[in-house]
Amino acid sequence: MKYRRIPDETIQRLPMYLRGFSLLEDEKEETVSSRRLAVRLGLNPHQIRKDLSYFGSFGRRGVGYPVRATAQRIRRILKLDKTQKAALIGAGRLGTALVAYPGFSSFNLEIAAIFDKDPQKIGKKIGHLRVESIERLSGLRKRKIQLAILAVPAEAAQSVTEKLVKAGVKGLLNFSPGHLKVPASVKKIDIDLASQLSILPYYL
Amino acid sequence: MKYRRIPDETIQRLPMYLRGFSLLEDEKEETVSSRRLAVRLGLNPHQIRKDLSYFGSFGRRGVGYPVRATAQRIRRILKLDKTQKAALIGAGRLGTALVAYPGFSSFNLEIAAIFDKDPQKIGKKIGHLRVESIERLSGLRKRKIQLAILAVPAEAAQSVTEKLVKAGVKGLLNFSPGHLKVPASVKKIDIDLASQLSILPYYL
DNA sequence: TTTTATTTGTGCTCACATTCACAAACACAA
DNA sequence: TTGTGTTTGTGAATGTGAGCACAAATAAAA
Ligand SMILES: NC(=O)c1ccc[n+]([C@@H]2O[C@H](COP(=O)([O-])OP(=O)(O)OC[C@H]3O[C@@H](n4cnc5c(N)ncnc54)[C@H](O)[C@@H]3O)[C@@H](O)[C@H]2O)c1
Ligand SMILES: NC(=O)c1ccc[n+]([C@@H]2O[C@H](COP(=O)([O-])OP(=O)(O)OC[C@H]3O[C@@H](n4cnc5c(N)ncnc54)[C@H](O)[C@@H]3O)[C@@H](O)[C@H]2O)c1
Repeated sequence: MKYRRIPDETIQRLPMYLRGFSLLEDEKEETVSSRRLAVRLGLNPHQIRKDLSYFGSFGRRGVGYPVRATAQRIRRILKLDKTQKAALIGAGRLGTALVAYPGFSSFNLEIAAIFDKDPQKIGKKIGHLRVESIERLSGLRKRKIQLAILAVPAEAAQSVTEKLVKAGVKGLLNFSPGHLKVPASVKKIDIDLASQLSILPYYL
Repeated sequence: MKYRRIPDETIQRLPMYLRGFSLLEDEKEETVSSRRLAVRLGLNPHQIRKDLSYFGSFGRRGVGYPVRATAQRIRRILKLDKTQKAALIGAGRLGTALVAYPGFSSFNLEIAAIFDKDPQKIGKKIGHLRVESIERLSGLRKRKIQLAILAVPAEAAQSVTEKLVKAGVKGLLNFSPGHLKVPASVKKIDIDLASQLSILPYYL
């Protein structure tokens, strides 16, 4: 395997593959071919093989991919082999829905802190976490939390982001609409739900 | 302007452009250049001009794009010039957060019905809507609702989808993880929040 | 051992989105 | 009217991801 730049698109598909492999792990499958996996995931086998090959040789020709080992290797690549802690900023409607979501744990992701600026909400329990004051964001570095989920109103998003960056956050999942400036050293993913829904009518 | 196939990527950016133009509309701006808009949205002017040019000539050289007219034209393209109704399936944590979200209306999108199968939830009010039984999905066609937001557990997603398709739904925003089979005539957009968050640690 | 059937890994091709470059169109000042 | 400075619209160049084809590797049967 020569060195090749790994496309972002490949990285984005890895969680899908991981979910597939994890499911097969639960089903006690030993191996799976790219073809069978592709059918399950609704994409094509070439893509899966190509994507995985960026990271080396995973499978055995004539056999397929060893389920357990490959799942573990993808976790390793995505740094999901150890639990990753994330902070949630904004204990609003969307935020509380996310905290209650059990689906993150299968990726070894954990929402480990909740922050808000509303005095009414600070101190209240959501799930097994207590909402903390936004003033305490600076403690994130010490608590080794480098990921944050941003679920505050758009007006507050930029200023909160700057506090997060100061607090050492390196990855940001942003739900607020509008453009958010972050330093190049910080990876940001935007999820604009209203925009997504707006696309659908076009295809009617 | 010759006919050219319009890339999906262009369509996906239109809501962003629309949000930009709408904001400028509120600010009573008459015109805006691709450069100024690009700065606001955090992307490059070439892209904006190219994207808009797929749909004809929007602006005036030496001047820029007329804010009001262009906003209206993008709404027209996205079929957002009339209010588009969507049904929400699954009155759970995520679903209720979405119903309460006021941001859809600026795109002329309206959640106009909520369905669930839980008898405990059916009949309850969420916002100004009453949760209906999933059995009543077939009424969607008569009510001219062609869009649906799927916020049910993954196990239920495929069967609910099939009911939606039968009920005449043509666009689907799916929040459940895993692969969903839909006919080619139906446009589906998947939002897998856990996968999105899983990507971040890779870049740490 | 040989043959046949699988299946991976990857160089190559192709398609297509992005970016560039520039002519055409416009405003405005001199 | 002429010149200067903008800005759009678009053909062309560029870059890159997806799809393809096939050799290499493996298993299992003959
Ligand atoms: N609810 C949805 O379904 C939905 C859909 C699409 C987008 N969004 C976006 O997600 C974000 C959150 O939406 P929501 O519906 O949960 O809003 P919300 O108003 O219910 O919650 C926002 C929370 O952020 C807190 N907050 C405000 N300013 C803050 C600050 N400076 N620091 C810390 N906390 C602060 C508020 O106290 C509140 O608890 C918004 O940007 C919204 O546009 C939400
Ligand atoms: N909550 C989150 O933050 C979050 C995050 C990522 C993904 N998701 C996904 O979104 C979906 C919904 O999540 P949630 O947290 O709101 O779940 P939830 O359990 O809170 O709500 C699901 C709702 O769907 C209803 N339902 C179940 N089967 C149904 C059926 N056959 N027909 C109609 N309604 C049915 C249930 O009664 C319930 O009200 C799930 O697929 C989940 O994986 C949610």
